[in-house]
Amino acid sequence: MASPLLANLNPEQLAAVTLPHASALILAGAGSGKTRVLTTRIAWLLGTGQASPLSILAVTFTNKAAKEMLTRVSALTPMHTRGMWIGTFHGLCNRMLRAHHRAAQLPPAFQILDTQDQLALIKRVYRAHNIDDERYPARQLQYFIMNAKEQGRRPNAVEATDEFTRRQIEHYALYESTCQREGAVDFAELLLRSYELLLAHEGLREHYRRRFSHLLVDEFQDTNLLQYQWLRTLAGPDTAVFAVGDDDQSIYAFRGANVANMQHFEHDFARPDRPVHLIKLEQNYRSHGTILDAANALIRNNQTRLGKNLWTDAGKGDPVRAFVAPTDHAEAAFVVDAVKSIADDGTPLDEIALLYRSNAQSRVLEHALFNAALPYRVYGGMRFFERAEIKHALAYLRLVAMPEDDGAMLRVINFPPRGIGARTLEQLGEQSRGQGTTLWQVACSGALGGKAGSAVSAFVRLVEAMRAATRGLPLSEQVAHVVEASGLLAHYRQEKDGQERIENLEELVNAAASFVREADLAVDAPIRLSPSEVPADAVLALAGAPPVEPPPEPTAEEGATDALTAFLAHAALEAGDTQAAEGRPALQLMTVHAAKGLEFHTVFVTGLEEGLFPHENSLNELDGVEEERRLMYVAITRARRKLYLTHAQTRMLHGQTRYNIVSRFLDEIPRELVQWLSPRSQRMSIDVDASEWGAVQSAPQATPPASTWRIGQSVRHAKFGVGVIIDAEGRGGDARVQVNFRDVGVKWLALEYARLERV
DNA sequence: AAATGTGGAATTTTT
DNA sequence: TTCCACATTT
Repeated sequence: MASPLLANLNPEQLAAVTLPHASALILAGAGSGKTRVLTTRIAWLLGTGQASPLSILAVTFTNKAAKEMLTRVSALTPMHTRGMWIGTFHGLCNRMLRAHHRAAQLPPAFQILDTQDQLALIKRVYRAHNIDDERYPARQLQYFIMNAKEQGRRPNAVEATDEFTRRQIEHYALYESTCQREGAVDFAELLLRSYELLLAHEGLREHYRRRFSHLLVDEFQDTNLLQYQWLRTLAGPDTAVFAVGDDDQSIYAFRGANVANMQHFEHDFARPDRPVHLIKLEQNYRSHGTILDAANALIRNNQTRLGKNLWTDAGKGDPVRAFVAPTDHAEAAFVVDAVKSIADDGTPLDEIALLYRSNAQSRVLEHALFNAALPYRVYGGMRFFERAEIKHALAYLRLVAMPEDDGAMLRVINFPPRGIGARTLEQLGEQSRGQGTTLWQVACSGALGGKAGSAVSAFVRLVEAMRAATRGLPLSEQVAHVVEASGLLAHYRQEKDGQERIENLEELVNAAASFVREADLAVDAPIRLSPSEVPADAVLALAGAPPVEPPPEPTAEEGATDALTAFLAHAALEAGDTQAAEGRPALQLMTVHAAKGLEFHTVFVTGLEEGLFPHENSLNELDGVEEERRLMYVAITRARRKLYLTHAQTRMLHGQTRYNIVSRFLDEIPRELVQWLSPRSQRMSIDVDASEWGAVQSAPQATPPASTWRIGQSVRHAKFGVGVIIDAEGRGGDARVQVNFRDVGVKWLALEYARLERV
């Protein structure tokens, strides 16, 4: 069968795309065309009539990946992609919870808390219950709660091994009841609530199991335990789960990703007579051979792998270039020079990436680029929907949609300032605690007298006026109205640095307009369940949960609030770009993590130093170095044509000069693949003014410079291994140097006896 | 309510 | 060193 859809697929890709109806694990190496396989599989299922758009659920981790998938599927099939469930785990769970909010015991306009909002809510809980932030840091509780939820555990299911944990569990429970009262749902809760919904409601579960005959999962190695269980629950006996992932690119263990899911998949998703298919995609279409050889050689040092070797028929290409600089500034200068000449040869700047392990490293690079007048773009930092002025505007919108939202109330009740101070807030808080109601209800009751009371009443009237004025308006006009009527615009107009914030608020109005234009606002048709299908005793693990009712048809009233509610969810789920993309092409600066999934003509991996990459903190973590090595693997495999690896012998970190030896990862790349660009002498010692760096001599003045030891020199000791000289004292026969060894730490050594060898 | 000071921490991060 | 959160001052 000559199908253009399947043309140009290699045998493994073709096999994956056309697998029969059973679950499959596709081990897809970097650059092996995994997105193509995933999207072609969907198009093939649709095209052959094995699936309808309604029966497909495809899940990714990022909105970007989801959008890309939707775009590519749409291009591959004439069928309508509307109604298809393609999205992030959080996005799909949100969709499910909105459709069944009553069964999930949530208000129709439930609010999604982002990380900031969650921390603020925890601090609010702390204040309300006089919990000591010193002893139980809010951040730590936030981490604890996330962790528990990602294990699928409610407070009553977390084991209290010690007093501290017992208290944290208490705080977790308080947090949860506050969320429930205010109709707030954090990121992990979206997953957990959706999971519990499926577990508790057999009717719903069966409905979705019958509906989705195909589940497709991208970046499967990044799934956490809860996501895995969610998938398992959604997958019925006849569901085919198509999971694509690469264990060598698992770099998110620190945030709960569980590579073991890949190992368990084969067992957990097998069905009687239908074992799980395993396919490896190892042909790489991205990089030249030498780059792949380097990546393969590096990753071979990891013990725990499923095993995979990338290859290409693209030819060897350039060697990997390596450079050792005496300082971080010299490293940056080298990068700038190299970038200039590569750009002069015709490579567009946005095809060149500067990667680093930690964000702090961008400073020095940026400085050098700025002085060289090279345009660049740094990824990371504040995202659009995280900005304070945007959060303020959203808080007003949240109050319009759902006034029970205490978080939103506290955020803007006195912003812009309207004379409601700490004292008044204290009173409001006390009353709401006493009555077990929300701040809004207290504010409405008029229980506060005097000047404070009238200011509060004025605020209530303001919000109610907003609600009345925006009713029935198109979303962007609602936003525009709120931004103006709240006094935010007026406030920022008076502020001297307010111009940018005003522009952002105007951008928010645009964002609302394009959201309405682009977003698929189609409400999922309500699922009709006869009451008998919903077990009356199905109760989520929530205290005081009301009895469950079948999901009702959305009423006209609910439909009217939909656009705003959907936009608020969108704002929480998709934080937006770090900054608006500039017109002209610019160098791309980002962490290695941020580079995952991207590719560039030329890649610089900077800061290849022990302690930085691999990061020192990872050395104490279980499998920490292996994860760092996978990170390096990701960095290398981003490059199509040119790969530069650089190292600085000294680097300013936390205001102190640090002396580092070259990263083990550089050593793990076979020598014959590497072309050294730094002069030999520079690799031998620090090529700077001796007086500044405190040179010491182990022998009389007459000896040649070869016997001069300098701070920063990398050395090898017969017993202690490799290290770097970080201090020195004495002269001649008394000379001693302090060496920071990679494996055994810092030691003072007498030069006369130590028999140090230059590296 | 804004302005200024102080102490502590400083991988990686999407939703 | 630099950034942030939080506390104190004005």
